[in-house]
Order: sequence, then C-alpha cells, then structure tokens
Amino acid sequence: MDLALPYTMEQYFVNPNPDPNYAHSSNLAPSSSDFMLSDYLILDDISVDNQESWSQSTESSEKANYSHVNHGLSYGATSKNNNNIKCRNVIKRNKTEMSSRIAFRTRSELEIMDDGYKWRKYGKKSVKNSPNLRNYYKCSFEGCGVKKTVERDRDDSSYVITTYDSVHNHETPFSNCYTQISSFLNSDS
DNA sequence: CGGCTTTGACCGGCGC
DNA sequence: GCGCCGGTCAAAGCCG
Repeated sequence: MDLALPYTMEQYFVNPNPDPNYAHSSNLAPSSSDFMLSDYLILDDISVDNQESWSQSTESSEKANYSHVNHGLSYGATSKNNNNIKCRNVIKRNKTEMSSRIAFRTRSELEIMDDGYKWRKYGKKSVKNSPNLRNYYKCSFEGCGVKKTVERDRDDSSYVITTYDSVHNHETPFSNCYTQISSFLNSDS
C-alpha cells in the first residue's frame, strides 16, 4: 500500500500558484479570470454520491462545471486504520483575491490528527444542522496564517471532516519524523 | 510562568 | 433594518 501522509497530501493538492493555467488535473481547464474551481478527490472506497453530506460549501453549479477526479492515491492519517479519506480541493479566485482550501474526511475515532504541524485552538462553535461542534485551529508557526477547522460528519460521526485554509509558508517541524514513519509504513505493507 | 484550551462576547456577511 | 449564522477575539483558567 502506498501510504502518504496528510501534510504531503496538502502540498500535493493545494495550489499556491496564482497562475490561472495551473491545474493539478488535466481535466481542469479554467477559461476565465474570475472563476471558482472545485474538484472532489475520492479516495479508497468512498463514493461520490454522498459528497453533499459532508461538504457544506458544495454547489451544484461547481459540480456541473468540473469533473470529479480520482488521483488513484490513498492516504493515511496518524494510524494505519485511518486511511478512508475523501478529499476535496477548492481553489477560489476572483478579481481581487485568491484563497486555497482543502477539506478531507477521515474515518477516525480521534478528532485531532497529527499532520506534522503545530496548531493552536482558538475557537469552538456549534453549527446549524449539525449536532457536533466545530473546532477552529491556527498554525502556531510565527507568521504562518494557515487555519483549519475540525468537525465530525453530521451524518456519520465516525468520520472527521478537516478543512485547511491557505497554505503553510514553512516546512513542517516534524518532516523528518514523518519521512521516517512513512518509510516504516510503506515497508510494512 | 509560559503556552494552551475554554468559552462567552463580538463582528461581519448574508438573506429576508 | 433586523436576525441568523459562521468565524474570530480575548479574558480566564488549566496544566506541565
């Protein structure tokens, strides 16, 4: 099993490149300078059909304009048992700004997954239509404005939905550690 | 004592 | 304009 790690996934899927011609899939061909681009990365055996159940910002028009992409990759979280992940990447652009957001859903009993970065919790809220609380985190690295939210899937509490906002401007402080762990997991499969 | 979490208050966007 | 809602702030408390 080719098991990568969450921080690697973020580096792979989030687009820090403002070039409008950028696409991490050949299926994506933006034609306007003012567009919203979304794609859904379905990993392992999670179907496309239930994506509405976990993605609050999903819009039907987005799905109609851009095809779903399966990169044929699978990822683990902090445990080899946590490798059912559905991933969604959203690259939003308009005339004045660009932001990158990635969300993925993980089957996990733990809400806090070690992705190699150091996070500081700054808020917790209950959200409408969900019995679960949403937790808000900021990257603790000085000058890094990356945020993430963590909440349990409102339809299946065995899943955790993690949304990353923006891109780290620094290396993970534990990259060496993760490299070693990844090597260990690969050799164990 | 420093860093972190908790939690109520506050703010801004959006729909009606 | 008003109320709802999601996101953020900041003071207080906790913990190593």
